[in-house]
Amino acid sequence: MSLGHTAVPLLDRQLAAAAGSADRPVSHAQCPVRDVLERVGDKWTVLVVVELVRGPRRFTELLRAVDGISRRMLTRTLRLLERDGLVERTVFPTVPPAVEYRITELGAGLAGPLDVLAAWAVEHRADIESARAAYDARDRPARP
Amino acid sequence: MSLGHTAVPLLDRQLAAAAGSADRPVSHAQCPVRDVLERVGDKWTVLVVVELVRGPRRFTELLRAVDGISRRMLTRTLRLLERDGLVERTVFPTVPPAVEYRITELGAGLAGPLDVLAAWAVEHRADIESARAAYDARDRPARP
DNA sequence: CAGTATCCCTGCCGATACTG
DNA sequence: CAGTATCGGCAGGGATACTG
Repeated sequence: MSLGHTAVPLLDRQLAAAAGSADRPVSHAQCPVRDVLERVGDKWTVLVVVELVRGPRRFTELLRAVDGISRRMLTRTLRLLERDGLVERTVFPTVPPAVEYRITELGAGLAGPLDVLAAWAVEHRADIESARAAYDARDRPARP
Repeated sequence: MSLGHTAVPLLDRQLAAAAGSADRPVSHAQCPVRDVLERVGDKWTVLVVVELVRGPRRFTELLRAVDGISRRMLTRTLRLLERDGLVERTVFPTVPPAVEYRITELGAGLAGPLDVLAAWAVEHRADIESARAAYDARDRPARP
Protein backbone atom coordinates (compact mmCIF):
# COMPACT_ATOMS: atom_id res chain seq x y z
CA MET A 1 0.00 0.00 0.00
CA SER A 2 2.08 2.81 -1.28
CA LEU A 3 0.76 6.20 -0.64
CA GLY A 4 2.33 8.68 -2.96
CA HIS A 5 -0.05 11.55 -3.17
CA THR A 6 -3.35 9.78 -2.99
CA ALA A 7 -5.12 8.31 -0.02
CA VAL A 8 -3.79 7.66 3.41
CA PRO A 9 -3.85 3.97 4.22
CA LEU A 10 -3.13 2.37 7.54
CA LEU A 11 -1.43 5.21 9.25
CA ASP A 12 -4.49 7.31 8.88
CA ARG A 13 -6.72 4.75 10.44
CA GLN A 14 -4.62 4.31 13.50
CA LEU A 15 -4.02 7.95 14.08
CA ALA A 16 -7.48 9.10 13.24
CA ALA A 17 -8.68 8.02 16.62
CA ALA A 18 -6.07 10.13 18.32
CA ALA A 19 -6.30 13.03 15.96
CA GLY A 20 -9.65 13.84 14.53
CA SER A 21 -12.58 12.05 15.95
CA ALA A 22 -14.37 12.58 19.19
CA ASP A 23 -11.76 11.14 21.42
CA ARG A 24 -11.03 11.98 24.99
CA PRO A 25 -8.38 14.65 25.19
CA VAL A 26 -5.93 12.81 27.38
CA SER A 27 -6.15 9.16 26.55
CA HIS A 28 -4.68 8.49 23.15
CA ALA A 29 -2.10 6.32 24.82
CA GLN A 30 -3.69 3.22 23.39
CA CYS A 31 -2.70 3.80 19.81
CA PRO A 32 0.02 1.28 18.96
CA VAL A 33 1.39 3.41 16.15
CA ARG A 34 1.79 6.44 18.32
CA ASP A 35 3.32 4.18 20.87
CA VAL A 36 6.01 2.90 18.54
CA LEU A 37 6.53 6.36 17.12
CA GLU A 38 7.23 7.76 20.52
CA ARG A 39 9.66 5.03 21.36
CA VAL A 40 11.43 5.41 18.05
CA GLY A 41 11.61 9.14 18.49
CA ASP A 42 13.25 8.74 21.83
CA LYS A 43 16.82 9.83 21.77
CA TRP A 44 18.34 6.76 23.38
CA THR A 45 16.06 3.91 22.41
CA VAL A 46 17.18 3.63 18.83
CA LEU A 47 20.82 3.93 19.74
CA VAL A 48 20.51 1.13 22.25
CA VAL A 49 18.58 -1.05 19.84
CA VAL A 50 21.13 -0.51 17.13
CA GLU A 51 23.91 -1.49 19.47
CA LEU A 52 22.06 -4.58 20.61
CA VAL A 53 21.30 -5.65 17.06
CA ARG A 54 25.05 -6.00 16.64
CA GLY A 55 25.15 -8.46 19.45
CA PRO A 56 24.42 -9.06 23.13
CA ARG A 57 25.91 -6.53 25.50
CA ARG A 58 26.30 -6.06 29.19
CA PHE A 59 25.19 -3.00 31.05
CA THR A 60 28.52 -1.26 31.24
CA GLU A 61 29.32 -2.15 27.66
CA LEU A 62 26.19 -0.35 26.60
CA LEU A 63 27.05 2.53 28.84
CA ARG A 64 30.31 2.93 26.98
CA ALA A 65 28.93 2.15 23.54
CA VAL A 66 26.07 4.61 23.64
CA ASP A 67 27.91 7.84 23.93
CA GLY A 68 26.55 10.31 26.41
CA ILE A 69 23.91 8.14 28.02
CA SER A 70 23.66 8.15 31.79
CA ARG A 71 23.11 5.10 33.99
CA ARG A 72 19.70 6.35 34.79
CA MET A 73 18.63 6.72 31.19
CA LEU A 74 20.20 3.47 30.11
CA THR A 75 18.35 1.62 32.83
CA ARG A 76 15.11 3.29 31.97
CA THR A 77 15.53 2.64 28.25
CA LEU A 78 16.39 -1.00 28.78
CA ARG A 79 13.46 -1.54 31.10
CA LEU A 80 11.09 -0.10 28.56
CA LEU A 81 12.53 -2.24 25.79
CA GLU A 82 12.39 -5.28 27.98
CA ARG A 83 8.83 -4.61 28.94
CA ASP A 84 7.80 -4.38 25.32
CA GLY A 85 9.53 -7.63 24.55
CA LEU A 86 12.13 -6.08 22.30
CA VAL A 87 15.04 -6.91 24.54
CA GLU A 88 15.74 -9.86 26.78
CA ARG A 89 17.55 -9.45 30.06
CA THR A 90 19.52 -12.30 31.57
CA VAL A 91 21.09 -12.18 34.99
CA PHE A 92 24.00 -14.47 35.78
CA PRO A 93 24.15 -14.96 39.53
CA THR A 94 27.87 -14.51 39.77
CA VAL A 95 29.81 -12.24 42.07
CA PRO A 96 29.96 -9.55 40.97
CA PRO A 97 26.73 -9.91 39.01
CA ALA A 98 26.74 -10.02 35.24
CA VAL A 99 23.71 -9.02 33.20
CA GLU A 100 23.34 -9.61 29.52
CA TYR A 101 20.99 -7.78 27.24
CA ARG A 102 20.02 -9.41 24.00
CA ILE A 103 17.75 -8.26 21.23
CA THR A 104 14.72 -10.47 20.71
CA GLU A 105 13.28 -11.56 17.41
CA LEU A 106 10.59 -8.96 17.83
CA GLY A 107 13.18 -6.30 18.52
CA ALA A 108 15.28 -7.32 15.58
CA GLY A 109 12.18 -7.10 13.42
CA LEU A 110 11.83 -3.46 14.27
CA ALA A 111 15.16 -2.82 12.64
CA GLY A 112 13.60 -3.35 9.21
CA PRO A 113 11.12 -0.48 9.38
CA LEU A 114 13.76 1.64 11.06
CA ASP A 115 16.07 1.00 8.17
CA VAL A 116 13.41 2.14 5.74
CA LEU A 117 13.06 5.37 7.63
CA ALA A 118 16.81 5.77 7.88
CA ALA A 119 17.18 5.16 4.18
CA TRP A 120 14.61 7.81 3.46
CA ALA A 121 16.42 10.23 5.72
CA VAL A 122 19.73 9.63 4.01
CA GLU A 123 18.22 9.75 0.55
CA HIS A 124 16.52 13.08 1.15
CA ARG A 125 19.04 14.63 3.43
CA ALA A 126 20.18 17.00 0.72
CA ASP A 127 16.63 18.09 -0.05
CA ILE A 128 15.97 18.83 3.58
CA GLU A 129 19.18 20.70 4.06
CA SER A 130 18.67 22.86 1.01
CA ALA A 131 15.11 23.53 2.11
CA ARG A 132 16.44 24.67 5.45
CA ALA A 133 19.04 26.85 3.87
CA ALA A 134 16.41 28.44 1.68
CA TYR A 135 14.10 28.99 4.60
CA ASP A 136 16.79 30.50 6.76
CA ALA A 137 17.94 32.76 3.99
CA ARG A 138 14.47 34.02 3.28
CA ASP A 139 14.06 36.74 5.85
CA ARG A 140 16.46 36.88 8.68
CA PRO A 141 17.39 39.83 10.80
CA ALA A 142 21.07 40.65 10.76
CA ARG A 143 22.85 38.44 13.16
CA PRO A 144 25.28 40.00 15.62
CA MET B 1 15.12 37.39 25.47
CA SER B 2 18.50 35.83 25.80
CA LEU B 3 19.02 35.91 22.09
CA GLY B 4 20.04 39.50 22.11
CA HIS B 5 18.12 42.45 20.82
CA THR B 6 17.49 41.17 17.33
CA ALA B 7 13.87 40.29 16.91
CA VAL B 8 13.68 36.64 16.02
CA PRO B 9 9.97 36.00 16.37
CA LEU B 10 8.52 32.79 17.63
CA LEU B 11 11.01 30.30 16.39
CA ASP B 12 12.64 28.76 19.34
CA ARG B 13 16.22 27.81 19.70
CA GLN B 14 16.01 25.10 17.14
CA LEU B 15 15.42 27.54 14.36
CA ALA B 16 17.65 30.23 15.68
CA ALA B 17 20.46 27.88 16.51
CA ALA B 18 20.36 26.13 13.19
CA ALA B 19 20.50 29.42 11.39
CA GLY B 20 23.56 31.07 12.72
CA SER B 21 24.80 30.58 16.22
CA ALA B 22 27.65 28.15 16.69
CA ASP B 23 26.53 27.51 20.20
CA ARG B 24 26.08 23.78 19.98
CA PRO B 25 27.89 21.59 22.50
CA VAL B 26 26.44 18.32 21.26
CA SER B 27 28.64 16.51 18.82
CA HIS B 28 26.14 14.27 17.07
CA ALA B 29 23.88 17.16 16.18
CA GLN B 30 23.61 16.83 12.44
CA CYS B 31 22.85 13.18 11.89
CA PRO B 32 20.04 13.16 9.34
CA VAL B 33 18.63 9.91 10.63
CA ARG B 34 18.48 11.11 14.20
CA ASP B 35 16.97 14.26 12.86
CA VAL B 36 14.12 12.52 11.10
CA LEU B 37 13.63 10.17 14.02
CA GLU B 38 13.18 13.04 16.40
CA ARG B 39 10.69 14.73 14.15
CA VAL B 40 8.75 11.56 13.65
CA GLY B 41 8.72 10.90 17.35
CA ASP B 42 7.26 14.28 18.02
CA LYS B 43 3.74 14.08 19.27
CA TRP B 44 2.23 16.57 16.88
CA THR B 45 4.33 16.38 13.75
CA VAL B 46 2.99 13.09 12.49
CA LEU B 47 -0.59 14.04 13.23
CA VAL B 48 -0.22 17.24 11.28
CA VAL B 49 1.48 15.48 8.39
CA VAL B 50 -1.22 12.85 8.24
CA GLU B 51 -3.88 15.51 8.15
CA LEU B 52 -2.09 17.41 5.42
CA VAL B 53 -1.58 14.30 3.33
CA ARG B 54 -5.34 14.16 3.07
CA GLY B 55 -5.35 17.56 1.51
CA PRO B 56 -4.45 21.21 1.98
CA ARG B 57 -5.70 22.79 5.15
CA ARG B 58 -5.89 26.21 6.67
CA PHE B 59 -4.57 27.07 10.08
CA THR B 60 -7.81 26.87 11.96
CA GLU B 61 -8.82 23.74 10.13
CA LEU B 62 -5.70 22.07 11.40
CA LEU B 63 -6.33 23.44 14.84
CA ARG B 64 -9.66 21.68 14.84
CA ALA B 65 -8.51 18.55 13.06
CA VAL B 66 -5.56 17.82 15.30
CA ASP B 67 -7.30 17.31 18.56
CA GLY B 68 -5.68 18.86 21.58
CA ILE B 69 -3.02 20.89 19.82
CA SER B 70 -2.56 24.50 20.87
CA ARG B 71 -2.01 27.45 18.57
CA ARG B 72 1.51 27.69 19.78
CA MET B 73 2.36 24.08 19.08
CA LEU B 74 0.61 24.07 15.74
CA THR B 75 2.56 27.12 14.66
CA ARG B 76 5.80 25.66 15.86
CA THR B 77 5.14 22.31 14.20
CA LEU B 78 4.18 23.91 10.91
CA ARG B 79 7.24 26.15 10.91
CA LEU B 80 9.50 23.20 11.44
CA LEU B 81 7.82 21.24 8.69
CA GLU B 82 7.97 24.22 6.39
CA ARG B 83 11.61 24.78 7.12
CA ASP B 84 12.41 21.21 6.24
CA GLY B 85 10.51 21.49 2.99
CA LEU B 86 7.86 18.99 3.97
CA VAL B 87 5.05 21.51 3.98
CA GLU B 88 4.38 24.54 1.84
CA ARG B 89 2.79 27.65 3.26
CA THR B 90 0.80 29.99 1.07
CA VAL B 91 -0.60 33.29 2.22
CA PHE B 92 -3.55 34.79 0.39
CA PRO B 93 -3.57 38.53 0.98
CA THR B 94 -7.25 38.75 1.64
CA VAL B 95 -9.05 40.34 4.53
CA PRO B 96 -9.14 38.56 6.81
CA PRO B 97 -5.97 36.70 5.80
CA ALA B 98 -6.14 33.12 4.64
CA VAL B 99 -3.18 30.79 4.86
CA GLU B 100 -3.03 27.42 3.23
CA TYR B 101 -0.75 24.61 4.22
CA ARG B 102 -0.04 21.94 1.68
CA ILE B 103 2.12 18.85 1.86
CA THR B 104 5.03 18.88 -0.55
CA GLU B 105 6.21 15.96 -2.60
CA LEU B 106 9.02 15.49 -0.14
CA GLY B 107 6.58 15.49 2.74
CA ALA B 108 4.27 13.05 1.05
CA GLY B 109 7.26 10.79 0.45
CA LEU B 110 7.83 10.53 4.14
CA ALA B 111 4.44 8.89 4.49
CA GLY B 112 5.81 5.74 2.86
CA PRO B 113 8.41 4.96 5.52
CA LEU B 114 5.96 6.04 8.18
CA ASP B 115 3.52 3.57 6.82
CA VAL B 116 6.03 0.78 7.05
CA LEU B 117 6.59 1.61 10.67
CA ALA B 118 2.88 1.86 11.29
CA ALA B 119 2.31 -1.49 9.65
CA TRP B 120 4.93 -3.05 11.86
CA ALA B 121 3.33 -1.52 14.92
CA VAL B 122 -0.07 -2.85 14.01
CA GLU B 123 1.25 -6.24 13.05
CA HIS B 124 3.10 -6.71 16.31
CA ARG B 125 0.78 -4.87 18.58
CA ALA B 126 -0.43 -8.10 20.13
CA ASP B 127 3.11 -9.29 20.77
CA ILE B 128 4.00 -6.08 22.47
CA GLU B 129 0.90 -6.04 24.57
CA SER B 130 1.33 -9.59 25.75
CA ALA B 131 4.98 -8.89 26.49
CA ARG B 132 3.89 -5.99 28.62
CA ALA B 133 1.31 -8.03 30.40
CA ALA B 134 3.88 -10.71 31.11
CA TYR B 135 6.41 -8.17 32.32
CA ASP B 136 3.95 -6.44 34.58
CA ALA B 137 2.84 -9.74 36.04
CA ARG B 138 6.37 -10.99 36.53
CA ASP B 139 7.62 -9.35 39.64
CA ARG B 140 5.40 -6.84 41.19
CA PRO B 141 7.31 -4.25 43.17
CA ALA B 142 5.15 -5.09 46.14
CA ARG B 143 5.30 -1.93 48.17
CA PRO B 144 3.03 -2.11 51.19
C1' DC C 1 29.14 -4.87 38.18
C1' DA C 2 24.60 -3.32 37.85
C1' DG C 3 21.82 -0.93 39.20
C1' DT C 4 18.60 2.47 42.70
C1' DA C 5 17.72 6.84 45.09
C1' DT C 6 18.00 11.73 45.26
C1' DC C 7 18.60 16.38 43.98
C1' DC C 8 18.08 19.95 40.90
C1' DC C 9 17.74 22.48 36.88
C1' DT C 10 16.39 23.09 32.19
C1' DG C 11 13.21 23.60 28.57
C1' DC C 12 8.79 22.00 26.89
C1' DC C 13 4.20 22.77 26.58
C1' DG C 14 -0.47 24.60 27.66
C1' DA C 15 -3.20 28.67 28.78
C1' DT C 16 -3.92 33.27 28.13
C1' DA C 17 -3.92 37.86 26.21
C1' DC C 18 -2.81 40.73 22.43
C1' DT C 19 -2.10 42.36 17.15
C1' DG C 20 -2.51 43.06 11.92
C1' DC D 1 -8.25 34.52 10.61
C1' DA D 2 -3.63 33.64 11.70
C1' DG D 3 -0.68 34.17 14.20
C1' DT D 4 2.85 36.39 18.36
C1' DA D 5 4.37 37.47 23.25
C1' DT D 6 4.55 36.00 27.88
C1' DC D 7 4.11 33.40 31.99
C1' DG D 8 4.12 29.43 34.88
C1' DG D 9 3.97 24.34 35.99
C1' DC D 10 5.95 20.28 35.78
C1' DA D 11 8.20 16.50 34.04
C1' DG D 12 12.51 14.76 31.59
C1' DG D 13 16.87 13.91 32.21
C1' DG D 14 21.91 14.77 33.94
C1' DA D 15 25.09 14.35 38.01
C1' DT D 16 26.10 12.25 42.02
C1' DA D 17 26.07 9.11 45.94
C1' DC D 18 24.84 4.85 47.69
C1' DT D 19 23.81 -0.59 47.78
C1' DG D 20 23.50 -5.85 46.95
